[in-house]
Amino acid sequence: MEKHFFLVAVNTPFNSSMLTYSATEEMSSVIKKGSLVKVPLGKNRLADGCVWGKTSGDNLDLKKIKDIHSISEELFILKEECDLFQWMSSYYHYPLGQLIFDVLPTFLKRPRKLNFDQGQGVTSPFVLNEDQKEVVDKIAAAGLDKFSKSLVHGVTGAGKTIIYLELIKKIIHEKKSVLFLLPEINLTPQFLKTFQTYLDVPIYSYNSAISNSDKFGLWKLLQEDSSPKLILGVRSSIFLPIKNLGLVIVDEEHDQSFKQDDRCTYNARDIAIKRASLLKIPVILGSATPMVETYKAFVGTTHYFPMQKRAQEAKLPDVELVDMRGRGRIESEKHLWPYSSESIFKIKKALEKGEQVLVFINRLGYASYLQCNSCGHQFSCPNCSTNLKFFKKRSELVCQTCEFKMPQPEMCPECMNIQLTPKGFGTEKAHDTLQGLFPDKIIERFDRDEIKTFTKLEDTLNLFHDKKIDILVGTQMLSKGHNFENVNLVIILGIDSQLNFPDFRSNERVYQTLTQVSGRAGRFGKKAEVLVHTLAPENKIFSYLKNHSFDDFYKDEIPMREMCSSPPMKKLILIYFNGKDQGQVIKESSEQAQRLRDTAEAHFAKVDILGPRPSMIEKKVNKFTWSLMIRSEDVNQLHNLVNSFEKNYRPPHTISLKIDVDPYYFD
DNA sequence: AGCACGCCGACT
DNA sequence: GTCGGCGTGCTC
Repeated sequence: MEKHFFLVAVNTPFNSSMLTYSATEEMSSVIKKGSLVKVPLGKNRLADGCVWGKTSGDNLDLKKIKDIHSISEELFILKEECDLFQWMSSYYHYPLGQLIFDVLPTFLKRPRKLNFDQGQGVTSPFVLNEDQKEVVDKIAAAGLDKFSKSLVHGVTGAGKTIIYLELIKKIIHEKKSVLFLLPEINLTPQFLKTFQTYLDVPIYSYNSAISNSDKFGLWKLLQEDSSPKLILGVRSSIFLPIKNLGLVIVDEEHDQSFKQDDRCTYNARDIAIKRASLLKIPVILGSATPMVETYKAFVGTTHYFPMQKRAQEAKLPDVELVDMRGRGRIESEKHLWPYSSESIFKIKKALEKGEQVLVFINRLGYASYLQCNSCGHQFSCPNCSTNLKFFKKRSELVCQTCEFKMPQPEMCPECMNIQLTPKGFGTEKAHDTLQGLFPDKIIERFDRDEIKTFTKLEDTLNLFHDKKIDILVGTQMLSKGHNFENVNLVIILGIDSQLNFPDFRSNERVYQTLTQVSGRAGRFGKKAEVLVHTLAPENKIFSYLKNHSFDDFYKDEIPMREMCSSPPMKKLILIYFNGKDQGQVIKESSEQAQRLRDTAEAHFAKVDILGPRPSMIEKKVNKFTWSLMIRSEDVNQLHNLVNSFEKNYRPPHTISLKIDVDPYYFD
């Protein structure tokens, strides 16, 4: 009987995951591109695969070709998703088959009934102000039924949500669905509340709190049901097979959570743009602090929408710097550390007025590490090249990179000295100091260490909104998108360590963090203040914040990026070499660097290769990482060089490779 | 990445 | 004698 041959993207890393399988006439008639199948791989093992197309049997060793084992009737990949995955696979240099099965929910026999929130369709009481109206009108006028990409660059509190709401309503009116991406699950409740009140369609949330059964159920439902709905989801929801999708919104587009840092290193914002262009629909990015890359791509176009004023008379907060140099030596202030007499005074005043206060530090724990007073010994992790973080309440030293922890030591193991000094500070210390100064106030922590569940997050936020908490001390978690009505004072501590971070994005990150954190204050009309503690008050970065300059940061930063050949002027790809044997990792990365340089010199003259260099944390869980940076203003040359590298290089078994396209961190 | 095969050391 | 350590090589 005649056989037909198919290319199948198999869930396996070798041979770019593309393998050839055969099928009988009968099975061939039901197989098409996008069919999900099981295929035999090696000795008695079945692997998942996705049929990618027909192929002739020529040039094949027919004895080796096996039959497709079975075809799934549950799910399949739609044409549009096939195109998207194909593009992703080549852009991110990640095997297609693995990509597909990383993204797909696991199959289930009998998914549970799906949960969703039905929109109430309350008439919106909001009246758009001039700025908001202009954005909505211009985006709508450009045509909502074709591809367009827009950036809403609006200061914190400019009312981006109302703009989103209006545009979503227009799309739903056309009987189409909307995908709303937010950077993390924590922001789901507040958007859900708004959308559920004012929209009249079902709203489906998609995030890590959703069970696998619901993910699978939603996937199936979306493939079958084209009625208008809103999907409110995190990064991975960009892959949901939403029928009749009419609009994608990416809120807080600058947020690094949109970048996946393991497996396929995609950025959901870029995938959103690609997907919108394939589907010929609009995509809207929003942020108060766009990524420099995004800003550069949009500024000066007709799809750049700056909003420099807060809505409803609210003013941006006054920013004051507290010069912390030499504070540790002032006897009368020692007990206030890491605060200052200024900040404590302001906190006291705010509390007396019945207002609440936010304290922001981007570090967990009580101290960054413990050090022996006598011999200088630092307690470090036996498995990683890191110091152990000190958690006082738990009386533990903990590694932030691996699982290692140990009880708080009594004495120095080197010299038996019993005086061990905590160095640096985190949220726990900031909380303790404040509690000591204001013993009758309710002060809570808001960080990954304290807020471990979604329920705890909602409880704490509700307590704060009900004024049952006076002060919240927290990390990034505090800065992302929340609205606090009664907060007119924000204290920022420990920002200096981020200023000194050794990569081209450090200024950008600090600018974003400061702006976002400050943006939590005074959103409801009252005069608000932000106090930034720093050892480098002369740093220019603070002036953008003080002057509320809307885009001066970008105007200064872009020439800087140009000078050091960084993105957005040049594109980057990092290649990581990871293995147990440090010498072998160094040797392998050096050899490949040389090979890449030779190839670049011969064929890709516009590409530079930098490195190898050790990772910031060179040893993690007893494995060493070194990396190469590949850089070019010519995207094609950059990718072609990496393609040729992949084609001609199999790393030894003891070394694993990772390719990071458009990296966010240089890890 | 799995998974099998295969070649060496330490055990009932 | 064999159990199991992990180095090596293959998977359509």
